[in-house]
Amino acid sequence: MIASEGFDYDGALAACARGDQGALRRIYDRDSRSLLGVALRIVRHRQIAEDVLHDAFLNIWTRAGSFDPARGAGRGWIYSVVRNQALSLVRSGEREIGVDEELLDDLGAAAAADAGMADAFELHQDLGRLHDCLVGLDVVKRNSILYAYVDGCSHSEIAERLNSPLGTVKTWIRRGLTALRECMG
DNA sequence: GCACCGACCAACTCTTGCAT
DNA sequence: ATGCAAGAGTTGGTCGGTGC
Repeated sequence: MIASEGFDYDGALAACARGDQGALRRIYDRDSRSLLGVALRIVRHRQIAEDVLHDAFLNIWTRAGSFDPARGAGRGWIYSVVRNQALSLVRSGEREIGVDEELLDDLGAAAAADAGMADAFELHQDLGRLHDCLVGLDVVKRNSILYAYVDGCSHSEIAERLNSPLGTVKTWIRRGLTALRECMG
C-alpha cells in the first residue's frame, strides 16, 4: 500500500492553482515513484513512463485550478491524470510499446535499495538458500516456477512454452512451491 | 501411492455506460 | 473530464477423477 497519511493533496493542488511551485514539488517528491509505477503498468516501458509522468505533472500544474474537492479526493485526481496521460499515449499508437528488458533489473536494484543494508544482507542469504532449493527441484517444476515468478508468464503461457497441459503446469508450480517452502523452512 | 489432467470456483482486472 | 458501478473476461488455486 502507498503511504499517503498526513499529506494534504487537496491543499497542495490548491497551492498549485495559486502558482506555488513548491506544492507541485512536494507532490512529486511524495508520489512520483508510485505514479511512475502506474504509468509503467500501462505503457510497459520505463523511458516512456517517465515521459508520461513529466507530461502528467505539466497537466497537473496547468489544470490544478479545475480540480474540485467536492467531486473526489485530490490524490485520486492526480492518479487519474497520470493514468489518462498514459492511456491516451498508448491509444494514440505514436510509439512502439515493447518489453523493457532493463526494467526487471532496475526494479530489483530499487527493491534492494529500499530494503536497506541489513535487509539486503538477509535477502542475499535467503536468495542463496532459494537457489540451493531450486537446484534440488525437478527441471520442469523449476522452469515452471521461474517462468511464473521471474519472467512473469501466465500459467497458460507456461503451458505453451513447455508444451504441456495447463493442469499439469499448475500441478508442477503448486508442488514445486510446496517443496520450496519445505526446503526453505 | 503418485503424477497427470481438467473442471470448477474465487479473485482480480478490464471494459463499458451512466451520472456529475 | 472525472468518478463510480456493473458486467464480462481472465487468471490462479483447489479438488477430484483417472491411469500407471
